Amino acid sequence: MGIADQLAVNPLFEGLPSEHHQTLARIAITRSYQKGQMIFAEGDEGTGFYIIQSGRIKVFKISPEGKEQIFHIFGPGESFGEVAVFTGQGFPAFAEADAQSSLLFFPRQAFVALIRKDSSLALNMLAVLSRRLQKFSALIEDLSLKEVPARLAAHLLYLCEKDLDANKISLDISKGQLASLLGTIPETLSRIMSRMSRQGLIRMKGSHITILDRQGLKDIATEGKKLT
Amino acid sequence: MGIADQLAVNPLFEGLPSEHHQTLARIAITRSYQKGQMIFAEGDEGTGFYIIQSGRIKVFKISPEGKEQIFHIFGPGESFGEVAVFTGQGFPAFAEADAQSSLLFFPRQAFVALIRKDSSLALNMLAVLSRRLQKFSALIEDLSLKEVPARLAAHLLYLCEKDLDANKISLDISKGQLASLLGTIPETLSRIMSRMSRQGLIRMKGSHITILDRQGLKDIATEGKKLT
DNA sequence: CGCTCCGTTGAAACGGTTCAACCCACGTGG
DNA sequence: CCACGTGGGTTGAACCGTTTCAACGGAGCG
Repeated sequence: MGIADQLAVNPLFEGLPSEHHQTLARIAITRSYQKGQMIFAEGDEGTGFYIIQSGRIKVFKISPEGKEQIFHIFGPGESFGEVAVFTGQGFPAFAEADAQSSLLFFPRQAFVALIRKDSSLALNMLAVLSRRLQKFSALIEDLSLKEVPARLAAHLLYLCEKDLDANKISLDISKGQLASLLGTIPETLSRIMSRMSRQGLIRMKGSHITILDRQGLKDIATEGKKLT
Repeated sequence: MGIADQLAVNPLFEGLPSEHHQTLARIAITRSYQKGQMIFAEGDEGTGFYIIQSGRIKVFKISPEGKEQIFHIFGPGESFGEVAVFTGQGFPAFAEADAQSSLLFFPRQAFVALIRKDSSLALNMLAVLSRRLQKFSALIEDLSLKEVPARLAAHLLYLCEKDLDANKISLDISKGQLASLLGTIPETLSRIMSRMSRQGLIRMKGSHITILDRQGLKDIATEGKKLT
């Protein structure tokens, strides 16, 4: 499948005339990264943004003491780094390949020129950024208003919806990473998960989790019930 | 000053040809709100967005137990509610007048039509949303990575920069609201502020705060130093 | 005056982190 | 083939920052 065809099914570019996909494919640059390799650092100049062809990218911040908060883990078809393109300031966070990854890089200048010409592209971009903003709102809400069990419950339900559901989840990230994504540490996560198992809400076998009591998890996610 | 003139100096619309300002002024609807009056609720359909002419608007979420987290307090010239316009989903949070306020309302349909015609407007909008996204990143970072003293120190320094600086700040919101903005409660805020005074970092008289030791605050904001 | 609202202060309770020990699966090299 | 080291995950105990609950003080106002 050519690059233009990939772009045609991306939320950012869907609905655009196909000659645009050609143009976009022309300005895109393919880049490969090893697991653990950094893509950009906080403060780096935002010279463009990325779309993921394959692999997985971790976007995160680091506190002075070295603690890391994962903002998001992006997979194939998703884009990141757009913000810096439009603010003209540096990247607001770090990005690192979480697995061997292949990315498409869109240089800022060329992309802005394109957007200037086609307002549908601009509207798509606005939609993507708006949705990201909503995600961030939810994350802020969770971090400040909810405690860890609620965040974990919500996340498990989310995973099982977006995945092929059926109450079976296979964690594709390490539990340490999941902890950071939830804004906590591995020890706490481990304790809470074992409490959830003990109460018959979930079953845990390695990185495979089965949801046994969906309603129970929902109650905890909304903090209507407490996890004893 | 006419509405079109106000729009011309707004970040969203600056740099646009002045006939656009006329058009925008025509589709805008003026609305007034009393202090405490709700502008929209979380989940309400996003039929348009707002720009503040005068007054102050509080955007926040509420947890099931009634705790509120303020996301942002907007003042004259700022806009809010744009996200729902582009996602097509409901508003992600509540908005309420924090003082007698006059707003300009831009209906969704008309505005999108305008954006479709003029890509500079789209680019301005992208810049505004991107900057908001950066703000959110910072808030997430603060909430998850830093403790309350650091958040407070950072906020004080921020206020004193954006205001007429000179180390003097007059809190234009109540301390209870400031607490919610920082993701904490009035009691905790009070204790931390009195500790800061005791250490000679700030002086406090009612809602007037003087920064005495800027460097000291910076050290605490970056968590390089602790507040004893 | 007495009411309410906001801010402050204290003591106790709680959720989460830290530190340390430990287990286990896995890969490596002797 | 087994000893060894390594890294992820788990568990326990002490610790710490924040919240909770309760009481109190002062400012503003009918």
